[in-house]
Amino acid sequence: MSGLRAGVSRRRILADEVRVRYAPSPTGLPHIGNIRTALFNWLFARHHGGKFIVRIEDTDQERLVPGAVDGILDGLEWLDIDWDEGPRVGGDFGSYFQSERLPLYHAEAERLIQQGDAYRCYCTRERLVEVRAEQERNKVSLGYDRRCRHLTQAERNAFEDEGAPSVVRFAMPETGVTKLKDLIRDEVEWQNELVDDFILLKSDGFPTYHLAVVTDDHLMQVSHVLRAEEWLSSAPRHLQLYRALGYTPPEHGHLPMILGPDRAKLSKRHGATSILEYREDGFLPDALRNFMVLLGWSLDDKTEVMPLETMVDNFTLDRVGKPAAIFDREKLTWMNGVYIRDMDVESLADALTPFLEQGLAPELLPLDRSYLLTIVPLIQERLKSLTEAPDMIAYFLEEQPEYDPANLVQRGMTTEEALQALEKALHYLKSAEFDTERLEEDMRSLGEELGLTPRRFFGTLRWAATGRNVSPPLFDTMVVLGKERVTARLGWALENLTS
RNA sequence: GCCCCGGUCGUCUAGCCAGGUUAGGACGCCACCCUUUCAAGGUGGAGAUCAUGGGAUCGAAGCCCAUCCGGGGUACCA
Repeated sequence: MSGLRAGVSRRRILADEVRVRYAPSPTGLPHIGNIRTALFNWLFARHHGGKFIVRIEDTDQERLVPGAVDGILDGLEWLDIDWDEGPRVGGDFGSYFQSERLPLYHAEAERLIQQGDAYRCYCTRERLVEVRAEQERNKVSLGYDRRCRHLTQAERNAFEDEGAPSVVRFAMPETGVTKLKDLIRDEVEWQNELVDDFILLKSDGFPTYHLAVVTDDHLMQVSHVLRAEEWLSSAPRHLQLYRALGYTPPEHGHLPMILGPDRAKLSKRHGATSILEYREDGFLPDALRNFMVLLGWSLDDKTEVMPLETMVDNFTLDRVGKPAAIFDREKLTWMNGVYIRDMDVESLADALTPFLEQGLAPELLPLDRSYLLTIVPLIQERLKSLTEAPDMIAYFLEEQPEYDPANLVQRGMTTEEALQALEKALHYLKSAEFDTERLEEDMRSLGEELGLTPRRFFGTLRWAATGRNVSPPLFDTMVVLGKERVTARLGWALENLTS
């Protein structure tokens, strides 16, 4: 396990190099809030020309979810958030899985015990539950009562002799205050006496987050810790650990949280849990990324849609806000539409293809790429999500769309008029040149001859040609469908309306 | 309960640090224009006594204090 000798063999790095990390726990798939933290770290690193590291915090053996690591990494890759060190790419400070760094944590814990900054605790879970219940009854602040901190050597030996399981706890200073100059929240301070003796090493030999994060951030030479606000109350513990270990702590910045519509911490209940679900729901990575960056950061007083380079060039912590944000899916949807409209036809067709192959009836496949390329421009500005495409283009592919012929008779129109309209239009179309301008000009005059408003005349023809009441502009649609399909469908309409 | 953070239109936010015009933009909503439907686009509108109360100041969304509300933490979870 030579990879663990990071403390000895690590490469020297520039003293002022920015090194930030995203340290997800593989207990599930990352949601928007999680990934937003990754995005901010990534932007910070790229803005300062530093390194972005991914480290897997798999110290909770009970909550590990199989496949979560891949889900996390795939999500980052989908969003084009690349990392300089971490799983799949390696790096000089590995392993990037905490479960493979256990000896490192044990060494630190042992050192702290020797120094008197930590101690073994033999309290059973039952006793901890009792202590807690007692504290709640007396309405005093909650936390471990430090019983084992004051054990005599004889008592310790007794526990050890009987093989009692133990954990290692940190001995918090019982007086004084711990201050943090937070990069986003400025000065924050805590009374040490109110922070309890938290656990460093669990009885299964795995470290808690606190020990692992401090050890690794130091060893990996992390310069800035940018994490969600939910970690703010752990900061005094980490700061005290750095102090006891004799390490200079990195800068800290606690990012605003992202809440669900009910203002509560984002969880499985709030719709799309995993970032990958947004991909399945037809969102573009660029749109999602742009939307996320706006949750807690702003470029100026008006710019919202912006390219990645602009984000990188301008991302600074002084423009990150403090208040938590509520995730508004409607605005994401709008932004997705903006990005869809901005794509070139080829790229959009590419992006759409998997959704079409999945959403279209099997008999309509395979797709004819060149035909698809003529359809895409017609639906592009109508699309807000890629998932809407199959339904929007099905009638371009169907032999004969199914619909109730009664629809051919528009409001305020008689059946006779509808028949007339179809007949005349069919007659004309059979010998017409399929050109949008031409068709429109001729059909308008034809409508006038029939004494029908464009709304009614074209409405009838739209039903006949597409089997829908809404479609892209009629003549563009007809041109793409082609004379053969259009005339055949008008013929079908005529027959079915008659009978 | 205790500790910490936060509070500008329904939502995301600019402005706050270095007080000084009608508190700006975006989503959503409404209306109108364009118009062959749906979108897109354009124009306009409603929507914020800047959480509340007090204070210092000629002057406060900005500074100070208190209160209220919201969130987070308070695990052998991260």
